[in-house]
Amino acid sequence: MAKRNTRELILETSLALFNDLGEQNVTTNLIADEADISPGNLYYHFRSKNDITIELFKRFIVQLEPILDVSDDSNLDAEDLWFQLHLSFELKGKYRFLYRNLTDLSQKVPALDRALKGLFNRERRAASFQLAALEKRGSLKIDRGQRELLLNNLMLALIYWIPYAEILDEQGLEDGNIQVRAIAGVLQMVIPYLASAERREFEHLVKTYLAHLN
Amino acid sequence: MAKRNTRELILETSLALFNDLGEQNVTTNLIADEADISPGNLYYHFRSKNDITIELFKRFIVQLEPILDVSDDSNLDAEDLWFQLHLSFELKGKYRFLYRNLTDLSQKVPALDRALKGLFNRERRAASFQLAALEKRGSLKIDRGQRELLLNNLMLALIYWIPYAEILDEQGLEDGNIQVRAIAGVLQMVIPYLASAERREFEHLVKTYLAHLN
DNA sequence: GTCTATATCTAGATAGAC
DNA sequence: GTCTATCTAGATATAGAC
Repeated sequence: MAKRNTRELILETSLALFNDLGEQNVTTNLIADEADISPGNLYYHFRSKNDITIELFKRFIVQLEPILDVSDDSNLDAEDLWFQLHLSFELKGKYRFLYRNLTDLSQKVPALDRALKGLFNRERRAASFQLAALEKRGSLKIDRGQRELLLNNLMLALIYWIPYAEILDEQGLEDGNIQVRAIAGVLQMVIPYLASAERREFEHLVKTYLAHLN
Repeated sequence: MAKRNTRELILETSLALFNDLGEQNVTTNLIADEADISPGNLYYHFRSKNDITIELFKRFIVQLEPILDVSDDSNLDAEDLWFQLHLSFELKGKYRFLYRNLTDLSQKVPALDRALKGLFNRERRAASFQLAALEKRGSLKIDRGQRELLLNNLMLALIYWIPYAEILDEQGLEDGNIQVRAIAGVLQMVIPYLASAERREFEHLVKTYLAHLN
């Protein structure tokens, strides 16, 4: 039994420490210590510290991709969209250490660099599909140039909302407050381009959720 | 003569290396090597590597603050606003290493943490003043809740546009292309709330600048 | 002010017994 | 699979001569 369990234990411990202290500030000795195993044991399960990071990143991707997997003819209403964004921000919160050091992460491990770019592409495409779905049913109107700029801005919010909240020492990653505000930020970018009915719907949704924050 | 010059040389060399490789991946030996001085000499001028980082950060702040220093009754037109944003993004590009590792930077040096929060506060207030100025002359209309959300989103763009462009391997920090696109992104967030005359003016400005990119 | 040489420390990683 | 002990490399920082 031990093998699988120890490996999992190392990964869980690493994730918690990386999120708390930043990947760069966590040593393999600290991980071993915190997991109550020996450093040697850690290296029996992972060939290097980078391997731990890569494995965590893989798990993040595996969980995020199905959330992003929106087909061209998706037809989500406001509530669905909210729910989907919530899932994605929740996951990003769980693996938030990844989003704090994107450049360093990319520089250090070439495999991560490619994976990250692929991920961002898919996320952008997912957002684009959602806009397209809204356009198709006449809920949204935006010209092509502005659409690209909007997508850039959406990506900024999707990627950086959580690290931004962290810097400001905002509490609420555990209870979901941060996530709610992140989603509100994302939706707020789209709201101005919505037709009046949908606009009211989205505005109402945002207001309602924000009102329930502590 | 030597004292002042060597100190400057160290700072310039450090800045270039930090921007290229990331602060964490630059050793004091590398700085000394690149600057053609000895490691010992470097430590004659700076007591620690952190001191170099702090000094660079101070210089960044000293240059950024006058740009952000917008009084309550400012009355910038679209071109002025563009110019102001350009100055700020240009400076942020010069010191872009700071924006890649905000969390780590804050964690490592408490003094930087306070300074950073202060800076963000001032930047947010500056943005708020600009919105207020537009509102005062009837160019902009937005309700209070949405205003806060918009300010959050503006902050995201102001802080993270450059690191975002870096991850995507976008070229053009030197020739100003990145800056232009960052500004376009920022203005695009405001455009939907503008009255029609100003809206056309801003849209025209954005289109014109973007059209001149390589 | 600047150099060379080196001290100190700590991180990642390995060896080999159990 | 797990441990203890240890190697090695490299980074920050200092000492002391010039």
